Amino acid sequence: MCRMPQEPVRERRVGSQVQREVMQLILDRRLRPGALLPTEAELMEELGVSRNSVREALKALQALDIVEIRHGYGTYVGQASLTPLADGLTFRTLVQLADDTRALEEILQVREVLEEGLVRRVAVLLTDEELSQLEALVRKMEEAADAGGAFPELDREFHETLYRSLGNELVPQLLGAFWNVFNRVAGVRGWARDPAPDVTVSRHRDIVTALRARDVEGAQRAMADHFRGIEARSGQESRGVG
Amino acid sequence: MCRMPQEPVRERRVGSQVQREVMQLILDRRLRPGALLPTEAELMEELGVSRNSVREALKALQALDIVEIRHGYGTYVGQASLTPLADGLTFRTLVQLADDTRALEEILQVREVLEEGLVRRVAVLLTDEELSQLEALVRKMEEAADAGGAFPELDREFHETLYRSLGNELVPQLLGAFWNVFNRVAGVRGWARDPAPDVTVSRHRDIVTALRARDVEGAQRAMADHFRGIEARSGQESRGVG
DNA sequence: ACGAATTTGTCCGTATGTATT
DNA sequence: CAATACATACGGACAAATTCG
Repeated sequence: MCRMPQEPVRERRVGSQVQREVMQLILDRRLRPGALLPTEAELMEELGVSRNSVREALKALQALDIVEIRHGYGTYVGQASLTPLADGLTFRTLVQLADDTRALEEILQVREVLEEGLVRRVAVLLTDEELSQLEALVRKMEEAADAGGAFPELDREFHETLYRSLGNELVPQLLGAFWNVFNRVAGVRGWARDPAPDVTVSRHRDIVTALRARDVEGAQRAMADHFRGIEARSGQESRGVG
Repeated sequence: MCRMPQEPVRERRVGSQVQREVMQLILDRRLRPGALLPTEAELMEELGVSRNSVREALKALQALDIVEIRHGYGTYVGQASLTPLADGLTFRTLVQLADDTRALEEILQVREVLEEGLVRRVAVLLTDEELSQLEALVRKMEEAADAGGAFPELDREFHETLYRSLGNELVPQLLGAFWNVFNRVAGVRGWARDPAPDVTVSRHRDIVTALRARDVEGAQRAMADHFRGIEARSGQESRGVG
C-alpha cells in the first residue's frame, strides 16, 4: 500500500504519442535519411498538437538521432547512428565509476569477444590492399610512438580498416561507440595516456603479421594479447592510489 | 538591433547545453539511478532557463533513459539502459527494410560473433545448477514445440541464463536489445513464425549437451549451427515473394 | 473517502536568432 | 542588403496525475 516514494515503479514505457506518430510518418512516407521533414507548424496541424508538444517530441527523436534539427532551416530524417548508445553508456559508466570500474570492464570484455571473433572472419577476407593499408597504419603508429605521442586516431582507423572487408556497417559503428565511451571516460579519470606506446604498436604489428600469413589462430591470439594489454592498463590504475 | 556590448552573447545551443548541465548535476551530486531529481521549477531557477527549455532537455534525456519522468510526481535518474539502442536500431532497420534486409543481416552477424565467443567463455564457468536450468528450458521448448506453438520467451530466457555466469550485465542487455530489434521487425514483416520449431529445439539441446560435456569447440559449433538456422529462415524469406 | 498541495503535461502568445533567397 | 521562413527561447495559464493530510 504505502510504496516508498524513493523507489519509482518500473512501469511500462508509455512514451510520447507524438514521438511515435512522427516516426510512423517517416516510415509511411518512405522518407530516407537526409530527407526534409514537415516544419513544426505543419506537424502541429497534421498531428493536432501544440508547437511545444511537437518540439519536445522532436527533441527526443533528435537525442536518438532519428531526426536532425538544423536551426533556421528545418528538420531532417537522421541517420539513426549509435550516438545514443555511446551517450547512454558513457553516462552509465560515469555514474557507476564513483563506486567501481565494473561498467568499464564489461564494455572492454564485449569489445574483446567481438574483435576476437571478427578477426577470425576477416582473416580469410582481407585483400592485399587492405593489408598494406594496415601495415602503413602500423608504421604511422611507430612514428607517433617514437615521437613520444599517443595515437588514438590511428588506433581507431586501424580497427575500422581491419573490419571493412566484412561489409557490415554495424560493426564499425558498434566498436566505435564502445571506443568512444572508453576514451571519454578514460579522459575524465586521467589515465588516458598509454604508458607503453611501443608495446601497443607491436601488438598491432603482430595482428597484421598473422593476418598477412593468413594465420587465423595467430590473429585471434594477437588480438587477445592486444586486449590483455588494455586490461592491464586500466586494471593497474583501478587498484592504484586514488 | 542595438545589442548591448557588455552583455555576454547568449550561448549558442542552450538546448543541448541544459541537457549537459542536467547530466553534470546528476554526476556532481552523486545521484544514483532511482534518485529523485530537482523539480522543473527548481531546475529553471538553478540553470537560469525557462521551463520549456528544461522540459525539452528532460525529454531528450528521457529518450536516452538517463532520466525517467513520472507525471504528477517528479523526475528520477534513469537506468541508462540499452532501450535507446533497440529503438534506434529498430527504426533504422525499418527504414532500410523498404530496400533490403541488409540491416537485419548485420545485426544477426554481430549477435552470432558475440554468442560464439561468449559460449566458449561460459563453457568453463557454468555451474551444474545453471546447466540443469538450461536443460529444463530445453524441455519446456520441446513441450511448446509439440503443442505446435512458438517459444520466443523461452528462447530469450535460454540465452540469458546461458551467459549469467559471466557476471557481465552489459552482455544480456546488448543481446536483449538485438533480440528485440529482430523480433519487432520480424513481426512487422510477418515472418515471425519459426517454420521448424523442432529443429530449433534440437539446436538448443546440442548447445547444452556440448556444454555439459565441457566441450568448448562443440559448443561453439552448436551455436554456429543455431545461427545458420536463423539465417536460413530469414534469407529464404527475403528472396521469396514480397 | 475526499480535498488540497505538488508536480508534470499541454497550450497560447510573443520576441529573437539564424539560414536561405 | 533586405525579405522571408524557420527554429529558439521566454513567460503565463490551465489541465491532468499523483501524493498526502
